[in-house]
Amino acid sequence: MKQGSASLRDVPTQVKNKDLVALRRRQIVDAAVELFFAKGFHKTTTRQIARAAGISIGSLYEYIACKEDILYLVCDAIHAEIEKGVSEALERARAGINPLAEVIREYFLVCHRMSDHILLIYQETQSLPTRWRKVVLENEIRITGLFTRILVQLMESGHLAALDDRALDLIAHNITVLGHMWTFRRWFLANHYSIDQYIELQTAFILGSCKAGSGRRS
Amino acid sequence: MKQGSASLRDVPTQVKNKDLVALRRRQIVDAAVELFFAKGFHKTTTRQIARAAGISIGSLYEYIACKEDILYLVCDAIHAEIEKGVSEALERARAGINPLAEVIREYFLVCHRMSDHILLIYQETQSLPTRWRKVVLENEIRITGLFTRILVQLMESGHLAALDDRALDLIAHNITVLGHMWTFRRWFLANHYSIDQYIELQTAFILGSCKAGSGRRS
DNA sequence: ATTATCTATAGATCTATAGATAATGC
DNA sequence: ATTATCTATAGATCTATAGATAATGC
Repeated sequence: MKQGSASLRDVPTQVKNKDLVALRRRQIVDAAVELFFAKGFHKTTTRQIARAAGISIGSLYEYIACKEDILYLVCDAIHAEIEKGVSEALERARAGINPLAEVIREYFLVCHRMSDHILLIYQETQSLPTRWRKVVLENEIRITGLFTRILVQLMESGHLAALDDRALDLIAHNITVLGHMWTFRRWFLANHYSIDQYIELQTAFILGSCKAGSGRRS
Repeated sequence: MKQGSASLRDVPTQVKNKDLVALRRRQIVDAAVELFFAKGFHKTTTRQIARAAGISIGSLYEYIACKEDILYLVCDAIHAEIEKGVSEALERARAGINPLAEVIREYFLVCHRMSDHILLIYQETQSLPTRWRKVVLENEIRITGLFTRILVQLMESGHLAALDDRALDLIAHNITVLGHMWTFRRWFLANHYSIDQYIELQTAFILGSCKAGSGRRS
């Protein structure tokens, strides 16, 4: 997945040993994620991150060039984790009797599990420099693309009504966002629905709309 | 709508003249909104806000107690504007032949028009102190409640399939969020759909799901 | 007298780096 | 010799307020 050689997508570092860079950056990301959950990016200081990661502030800056680089590393790690979760979920779901319902269930459970992470992406993507933001938004598209692909397969195998490309792609985005909705409206939804109820109702909502006689145009 | 007397919901001020407070705060909010769009809350300084509002930094602090108060004033003003827009939209839509489709169209156009504002709420609500955040989230619920009420009316008048309370309330949230989606995925959606196409496809999606045979339980 | 406004700045940060030190491998 | 790490701090903020000044109304 990741490129071995340095590229535009790579965060600069002064340290030569690649394994060490990977190790320290994991420490940095793990520390930063928790702090960002608790206080947000702007109210977390680089010193706090260094301390929580178990390295000095001087060392921290050997592994990144600026504070925003840490946010990018965090967002990228979160997206990698989400993509992994979604890929596995889709793999499992494919086998079921009602594959689309299974896809939705598995994906929504990933969202439930990674609630804080998804929320962080929504809140802090704006704080990234343009260059990093572009990469993060590409990650977002790639994850939605996983759903598009599944929907195409289901359509071809007759599990799904025939829809044109645009309608199908928008449904992929809707599924993605209705999963996210559980995270960014959780302060309300979790008081009124269990995650199972939420999944059941949203599955009915999405399946209903896919079977309905709309979105079909040549 | 707003209470005349001071309350827990009011931002503290040193200035006695209420009309003057309203006037200056409008200047402050108008200035801050534009700066927040451009740079976000944290990267905007109180001095920049004061300058853009045409008052001194000293005067600014006569009308608020801390920087977060400005963010709250901004969020509250945005919600008031959205609520006004949505209320008017619903009023117009009620008359149409397919009222739910009209409601969706009118609401999505409000989201289109207030794209930056909605995005700001999504990104910066987290930066509010707990007390203000609660008020802002209540505002969000109240706006979704407008849709719930319309849906109940449409159900009673037979324009909509019979749904239980939970299913209906969730559909109101879905409509709300699918409108917001146009703002927070705009970097992708606007490259692939016009707002009219988006409305058409999402309307089909939502109507399809409401007519489908799910969500009905006693 | 009271109210509103301003200038000037205290006080408290925080990011990023310079330069010193320790550890590793030839 | 090279690589990685640390301490100490330069330099640049930024929020919020104190205290002075101008404007208003009795």
